[in-house]
Amino acid sequence: MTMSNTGGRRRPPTIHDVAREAGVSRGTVSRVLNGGHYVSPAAQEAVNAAIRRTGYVVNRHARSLITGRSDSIGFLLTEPQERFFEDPNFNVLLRGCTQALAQHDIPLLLMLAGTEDERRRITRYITAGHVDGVLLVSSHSGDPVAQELREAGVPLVACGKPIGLGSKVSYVAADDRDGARDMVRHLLSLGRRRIGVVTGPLDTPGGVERLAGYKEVLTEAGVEIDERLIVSGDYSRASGEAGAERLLAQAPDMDAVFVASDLMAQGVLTALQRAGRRVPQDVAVGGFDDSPAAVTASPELTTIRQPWDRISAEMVRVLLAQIGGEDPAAVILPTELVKREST
Amino acid sequence: MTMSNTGGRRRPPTIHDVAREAGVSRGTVSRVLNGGHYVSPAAQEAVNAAIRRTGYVVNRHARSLITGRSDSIGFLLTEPQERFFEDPNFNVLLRGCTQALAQHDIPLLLMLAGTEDERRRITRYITAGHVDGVLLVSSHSGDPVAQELREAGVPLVACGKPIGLGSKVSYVAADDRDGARDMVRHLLSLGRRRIGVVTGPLDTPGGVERLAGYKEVLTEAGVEIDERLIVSGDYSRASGEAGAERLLAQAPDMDAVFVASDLMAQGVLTALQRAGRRVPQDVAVGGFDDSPAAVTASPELTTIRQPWDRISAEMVRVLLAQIGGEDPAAVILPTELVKREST
DNA sequence: CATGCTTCTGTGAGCGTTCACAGTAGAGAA
DNA sequence: TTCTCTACTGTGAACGCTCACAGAAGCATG
Repeated sequence: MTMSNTGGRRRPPTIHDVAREAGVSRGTVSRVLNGGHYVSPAAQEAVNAAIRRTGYVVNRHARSLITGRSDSIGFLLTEPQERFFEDPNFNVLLRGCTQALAQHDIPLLLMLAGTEDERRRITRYITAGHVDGVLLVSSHSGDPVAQELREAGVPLVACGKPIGLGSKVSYVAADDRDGARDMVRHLLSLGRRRIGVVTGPLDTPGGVERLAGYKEVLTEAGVEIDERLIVSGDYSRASGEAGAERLLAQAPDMDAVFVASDLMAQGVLTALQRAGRRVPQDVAVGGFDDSPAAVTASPELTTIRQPWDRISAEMVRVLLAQIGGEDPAAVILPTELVKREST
Repeated sequence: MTMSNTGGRRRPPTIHDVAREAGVSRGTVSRVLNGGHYVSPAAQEAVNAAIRRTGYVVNRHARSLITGRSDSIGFLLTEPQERFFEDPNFNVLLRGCTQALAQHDIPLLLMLAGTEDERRRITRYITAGHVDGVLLVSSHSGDPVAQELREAGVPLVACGKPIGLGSKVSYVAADDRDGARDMVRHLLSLGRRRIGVVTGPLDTPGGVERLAGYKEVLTEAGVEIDERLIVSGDYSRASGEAGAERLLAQAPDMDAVFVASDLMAQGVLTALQRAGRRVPQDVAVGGFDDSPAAVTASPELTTIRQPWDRISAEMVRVLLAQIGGEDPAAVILPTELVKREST
């Protein structure tokens, strides 16, 4: 029966209560709380016991008030929210970041900046120091929010390479180019030579890189690049369908397609089947993302898996390092070829 | 050119700076910040101008330290995270809550309590007063976390009716029973009489209610309840497939199925097509949820839409009311029948 | 003229921490 | 002995805000 517990209900114990309980001063308790340097083993032990007995939990507001740190970080999603929220990978990313941060006992604030108003409010919120750093998921290259945050000196890690921003912004991305290379090499290994491609939007790094990987491998293999085999889409299912139709019209002898996203690949499958081409016998199809759609498609889609779990872990690691004073860093993670029925 | 800006870089303006700038006292600025009661229009104006000029943003830590409120709320997901994260409705819910809270300038903390460890940590975090209230998404009925939080007096709103908890816990749910009734009535209106059902798990309110609605409508319509037409699933696609096979075996004359989730309904479609039954000519199929899968299914699925956007908005409203001192409340929202090709 | 009421304003205290600093004790070196 | 150094401990500030209170001013009422 400790005094501090039997007395008044309600108000949680403070560092003062713990100090009294342990027979030491506030300072000593604080030192134990923050790493325990310059604390005698006896005091250490007494404080820990007192903490356990009182059920003390540090008041983060009081701490933040004086340290200036908030010990929380923001997960910022800018622009077209629907698209990200519909993307199953986004969930993995969000969950991964939350869990990685939880291990450091850091809460994650979810921030959605869809409208101009929200953008302003959130930028203000962040620059006011309410979070120590930001995990940024932005479709836009050269996002104005990112720009502002960078200028305000807020530690920032982007998911995917942000183009348009200065080089001094951290990011973690999958190796799009290498993933594309793997897929095209795989298609070549099946004996296909007339390989089409439906690219992503060419104003995004992903779109550009995947196309680059495609071209590189063909060139290395001595296969001529035929512009009639290249069409671009916008990652939507419909654009995949349209793209495949254009390819069939421009290059009827096509025997494989590398599609820069699984969603588009689904559209491609639809278009091919409608045109009477069998997959994979007549035309092999390779996707990108390894989204859940890849397995529900028929035939099941061969695709490139992006390591979303690792991406989230790395984003958190890099961000925390940056908050700790390290320089911005870029991390590129390897992708993986997942073979299924469509090739 | 204000003094406060030209001087030292870095440190953000405080309420003191604003007071000096506006020629009033801290107290007056504080009053303006908190509703502006008992403030003369002149002072009001001066303070607002000063705030704008200095770019002042309130320091929430200092405020929280004294008010005891944190002005932030938690979005708590307990137990099997994967399932929720894969459910597209979950995204709508999360997004809706975030946005609704943003309108009140309240940040949302994402909290995932998957493991026992995380559970403990998060419960501690919450009961330490780091959030003012919790939006709970729990699959489990009688969730231990919910129980603990309730006992600690933390304002709480659950998504879906929690069973096992006392009646004094707030929740917001779709009207499962009424949704089921609508669907079965719809099937009846098509002239179907041998209507099967694949229920959800019968230890969840949703599962129970949807089955109850089914039975009610049939009874009202004078159609006999045939136990051979009732099988239960677990919301998974596979269980839908298995359920349909069982139904076909037990009641080959079945001319319609009400399936308690879209995912299961997809399985049902697969099984029916494999058995050579045409949908909707031979067997009409009705789902539940209106998930994106409903439109990608072929034929497109007639289903019951749950008003997730409204659910999230109501959850936030009820929670804020409860934080403001109101009593717990239960809100049941109407569903909507969405007719597509499968009926 | 005192009294009360309402509206408005400034002031000190204090929320629970951390931080800088001062101070103590003990060990070892001069 | 005295001095220095290290390991440890306690004590006042702050941090930036809100709250309670005291008071001032204006106006109507007794």
